[in-house]
Amino acid sequence: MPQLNGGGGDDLGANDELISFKDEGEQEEKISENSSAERDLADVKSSLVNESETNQNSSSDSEAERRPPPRSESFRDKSRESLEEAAKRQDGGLFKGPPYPGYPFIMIPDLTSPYLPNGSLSPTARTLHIQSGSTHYSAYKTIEHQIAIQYLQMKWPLLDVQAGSLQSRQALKDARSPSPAHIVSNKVPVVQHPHHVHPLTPLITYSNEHFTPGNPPPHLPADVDPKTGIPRPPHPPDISPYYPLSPGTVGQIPHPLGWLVPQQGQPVYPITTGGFRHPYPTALTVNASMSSFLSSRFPPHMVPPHHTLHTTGIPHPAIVTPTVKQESSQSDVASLHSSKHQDSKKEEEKKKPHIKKPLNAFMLYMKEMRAKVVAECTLKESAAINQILGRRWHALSREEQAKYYELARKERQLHMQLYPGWSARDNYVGGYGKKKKRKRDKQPGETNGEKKSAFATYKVKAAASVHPLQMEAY
DNA sequence: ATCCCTTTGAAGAAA
DNA sequence: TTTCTTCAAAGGGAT
Repeated sequence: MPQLNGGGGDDLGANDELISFKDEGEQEEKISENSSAERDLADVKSSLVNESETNQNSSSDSEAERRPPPRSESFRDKSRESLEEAAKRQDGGLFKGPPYPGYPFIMIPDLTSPYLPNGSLSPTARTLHIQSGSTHYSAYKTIEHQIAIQYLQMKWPLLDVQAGSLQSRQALKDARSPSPAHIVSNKVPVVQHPHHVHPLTPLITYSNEHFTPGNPPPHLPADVDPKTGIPRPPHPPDISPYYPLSPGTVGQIPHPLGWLVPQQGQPVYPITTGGFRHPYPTALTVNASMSSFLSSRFPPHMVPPHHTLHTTGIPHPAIVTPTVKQESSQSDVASLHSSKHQDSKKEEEKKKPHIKKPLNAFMLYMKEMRAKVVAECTLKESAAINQILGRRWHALSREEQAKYYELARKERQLHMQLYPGWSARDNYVGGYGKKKKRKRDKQPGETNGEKKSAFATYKVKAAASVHPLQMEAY
């Protein structure tokens, strides 16, 4: 298991996700809140290396009782738990908001998602039914719909939010998109951003790097991405650019569509080549028939070449197709220089495009928070940044983590819809067992000397690069 | 130019 | 069923 296996042994595999929800993070948060910067600095120094040590004994008994079953069940229980907890905090009014206010729609799609295990309703959906019933769902849906519209109009004033122009509504209806935008699409079918932003863009984390709308919405705080130079909001140490509220306040003052906020403009599945990036295709594709919907979303090898791009000309972000540009230029210059190289290139072009894995919860979190962490410390090395992010991840509240788990789950569902035949194994270079590159051959829970040394280096760097006053954030 | 490092989580293969 | 491996993102550093 990827998790640090400092202990536990028997429940390691079963609780990989559980660890994220252990009380350790909360405790650490409390500790960090009350400790001095120097203490935090020292703590970080040690904890960066020995984080797993604190994981083992920190779980309370009650926590242990709630330990979810292995694997996929773990999150469900956690989600259910979060829902239940949220429900307890809420009155019995008609409308009960989602457990994580900043992520208001996450439960709805499950009600219709066909990609749940065993074809049954997801636990979260079941929970929603149990707790509120269909009536509640309708009200919920309506309210969220209104919020979504208002938010979209506020967030993207240039958006063409119209009703009744969704030709593929019916088709999309069957697409069972888990996206909240899908809900919005019921009455706001056309959400076409002038910059080719897919209507479901909100579902994906966007990056200014990959997708740079001419100017960010004026209401967006301004800060400057050190790398792209693109304005980026200045944030307090613990306030996410996407989630205006600090984690501690998330459960109190929800962002209407917090999870819909484009996350620094970076798609979850960025395309490293070509000028266009396509956000995750979803059922919200508008102004397109289902056929074009499919052709625009499925890998080029599954559709005619000229259909590899959506009508917007934006390929799917999860597909890395360096051949797109070549294909486009093939008719002119390249054709004049026919050669064996061309043939070989064509063969390469015909190769199956590289469909990237859907991002997991932590990856989504990293994409969102990396820039902030980088901005807060002088450290630039990703390895060290990731250590900090990993620590922050553990420090997140359950609700916060659940938000990312849910988002990741939706990403996987969407990925499954888009690439039914895709397997993670497809991306294995040389197949399983044949390492693409020498990776860690450490035993679980321990590091080899070389790695440990490097790790220590990062540890020191990370600790030294973080301003003492910012240590609380870590 | 390529790989390594580092994080967590998901998926798949091997044991 | 459990354990192990790979990949996903990111980018500075090492080779």
